[in-house]
Formats: sequence, C-alpha cells, structure tokens
Amino acid sequence: MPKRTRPALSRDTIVDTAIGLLDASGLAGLSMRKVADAMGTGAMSLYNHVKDKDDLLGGALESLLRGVPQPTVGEDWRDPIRHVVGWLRTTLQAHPWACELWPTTFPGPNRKQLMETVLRVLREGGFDRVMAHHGFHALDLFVVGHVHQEAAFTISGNDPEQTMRDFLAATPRETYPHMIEHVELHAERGLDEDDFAFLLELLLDGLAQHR
Amino acid sequence: MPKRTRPALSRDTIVDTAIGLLDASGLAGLSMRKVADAMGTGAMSLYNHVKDKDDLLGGALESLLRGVPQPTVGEDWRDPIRHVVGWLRTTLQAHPWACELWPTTFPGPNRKQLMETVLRVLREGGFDRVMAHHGFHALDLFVVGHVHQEAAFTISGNDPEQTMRDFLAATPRETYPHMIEHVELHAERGLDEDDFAFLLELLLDGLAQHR
DNA sequence: CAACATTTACGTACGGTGTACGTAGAATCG
DNA sequence: CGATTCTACGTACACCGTACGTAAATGTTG
Repeated sequence: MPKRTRPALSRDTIVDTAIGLLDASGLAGLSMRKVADAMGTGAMSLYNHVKDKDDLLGGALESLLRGVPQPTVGEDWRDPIRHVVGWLRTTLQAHPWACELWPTTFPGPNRKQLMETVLRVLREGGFDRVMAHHGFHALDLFVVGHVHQEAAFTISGNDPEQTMRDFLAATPRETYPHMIEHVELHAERGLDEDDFAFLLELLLDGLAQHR
Repeated sequence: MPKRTRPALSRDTIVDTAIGLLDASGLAGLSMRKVADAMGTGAMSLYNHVKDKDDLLGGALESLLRGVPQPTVGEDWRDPIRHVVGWLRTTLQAHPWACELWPTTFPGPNRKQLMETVLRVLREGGFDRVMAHHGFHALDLFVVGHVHQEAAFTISGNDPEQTMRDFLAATPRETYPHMIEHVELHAERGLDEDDFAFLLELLLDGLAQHR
C-alpha cells in the first residue's frame, strides 16, 4: 500500500517540470493541470508552492538565468559584452518561450544580476551613465528580439520551408520585388548567424563612438 | 417588433470593434464572447466572417497598418527611413497589443507593403542586398522591441511610479549599484524619447558606414 | 409572385483553462 | 500522547475557443 510518505513537491521541482513542458510544447501549451499531471499530483497542490501561474512562469524564466557569466573586466569592454550577450542568446535559443515572457516579467535576482553585469561592464569600460543606459537597452532589445523572431519563424508553421514556399506563392514578385529578394536571402544558409553577429558588431561600433 | 433586418455584421466591423476592445483591455482581455457582446450578437455568429481567433487578431494587426507611408525617395535614404519608422512607432504606441502579435503573425498585404517600402528605400539608397537585409531586421527589431518594452513597463503594474518604488525597495544598492543608477535614470523625464531617437540615429549611422 | 438555394445568426454543448475554497491526513512540536 | 501546522487533494465556478445543428432571412431562378 503506497502510504505516500511526503512526496518531493517543492517550488524547485515544480519549476523544473514546468520548464520541461515549456521546452516541449511552448508557452501556450502549458497549463497548471499539465504540470500537475506530469508530477503525478493534482493541479491545486501546486498552489502550496507557487502563488499563481504568473509566479510559476516567472520562476521558470528566473531559473534559466542561473549561471549568468560575470566576466572580469579587462581593458576592453567589447569581449565581456560579446560573452554575456552570446550566453544569453544561446540560453534563449534553447528555451524560446522565455522571449515571450521577457518583456512582461518582473526581474528576479538572476535577471537583476544579468543587468547589473552588463551595466557594470559598460560603466567600467568608460561609458557615462546615459550611454550605459542606452547601450544596455540596445543590447537587451536586440538579443531578445532577434531570438524571438528567429524562433517564431521556425516554430509557428512546423515546416519552415513549406511556410516560405506558401509565402512566396502568396506575394507576387511584381508588387513586392524587394520583399521577395529579402525572403530569398533568408533561404541562404547561415544568414541568421551572420545577421546576429553583424548587427551586434554594428551596435558595439556605434556605442564605441560615444564613449 | 424588431424583425431584425440584416444587421451590420461584417469582417470589417468585427475587426474594428475588436480593435476597440484590444485598446481598452489588452490582448489577454479579449475574447470572442466579448467581441460578440459588444456587437449585440452571439459569439458563434462571428465565425461566419472570421476563420478563428487568430484570424481576427491578424486582421486587427493588418488593419492598423492601413496608411503605411510611401515616402518618395530623394537622394537621402535617412529621412524616408526616419519617417516610416516614426510612423510605425506612433502606430504601435497607440495599440501596444500589436507588439505582442508582431512576431507570430503572418504578414498580410499592409505589412508586406511596409516591409517592401523599407527595403526599397534602403536598396534605392545605395545598399546592397545583404545590407538591406540587415538594415531591415535591425529597424524592425528595434522599433517593435522598444515600443513593446515601453508599454510593458507602464501597463503591467497600473502605476509605474509605484512599480518603480517597489523595485527600488527590493533591490539593495550595495549589490546592484549600476542597476539602481539605471532605474533612477528612467525616472528622468523624456528619457524614453531620447533613448529611441538616440538609438535610431546610432543604427542609421552604423548602417551608413556599410553602404 | 412562387419555389428553391444560399447565406447568416443563433443556441447548445464539449473539453479545456486558472484558481477559490473546504477537508482530511500526515508531519512536527510541546 | 495531544495539539498544531502544513500539505495534498477534490470539488466547483466562471470563463475560454469553437464544433455542430437549426431556423430564419436573403438572393436567385422559374
């Protein structure tokens, strides 16, 4: 008879299984009942460890940001920034649902740490308060937005190639010549990588001129 | 006796009332039943004019993008870009829910027209295919992301000042000195405007160097 | 005008959602 | 041991998107 000694139900385990489901089914596919089912319990039991669904989602996002790098600041600020930005990008790419949560979620300690690190690198790199402000926002918008867009395109329709073919069929070349050119460019391999790297350098160069 | 001659129920009127509700209550606050109630009809009647909720939302976003400016391209590409970007920004600011729809919505004719215009201005301004590609993405990410972030901050907690006070109370100055500095900068009037304008010029300057 | 075909509005119903609330049992403490 | 506190669980409610059937109004043809 499973007398059911105290089972392992805690905020951390709940958040972890939520992350697993989110990775598998996306933000829209998550429900409290599904999380509970995955843990072999009832939906309402979760509420002993989690305030509400928003709290759970916030916890999931926070949990991703464990291990934010804290680069030692040398003479150059660029490499540390590239490092943190790259880390954030790969993290978000592994959990695209985090991009949707990003703008509306109240920052927890890990995200605060991330912000603090970026701002510190910029300030110690020689930028004044206002420029560090601008720089932080630019980098934040850019990374999250880029991953978000990338993910949205490859996920929405399950087959990106079919999506592109439909799109090309639905937009006549005569009326949208430059758009067609643009979409065709997207088909070339590795352009998203190029795009990210190029725009990041463009941003860094632009910032460097206002130091 | 209201024999109820054919009432004015059409895709356009449905989309219009949906936009009104979205402006009032945000994306999460919209439901088919509320749209129907606002029109004095039943929820299912809407489905004669709209495929499903996604279709309705897509139609709402499309409808916002009526009247995308088509600047005549002179010798300078910067002013036309500033014009289109500014127009998009004010449009999105008036309907912040559109930012949430932006990444996942399949482009309709108006949005295609917008993309075509930006790309055309860049190409005719002297950029090659790849640079026009990069430029378009940079501008797109930047405008939508900026408005989105701006809106998320002022909407999530109804009172932004209270939100900021709570935030400051929850983050000790000793551990997050640069973050505090950053948040305090946000309190200064008009910084969001400055931020947008500054980063836009930074982007334009950066692009100009790769023409 | 009559008869038919088509479109539209409407009601009901189903499976899903977040979560408020009450209860019962297990764990811990005096 | 008795008392207290915490946790899991079930039920219930108000909503959600929308599949489906029906009836009425409109448009078309004879």
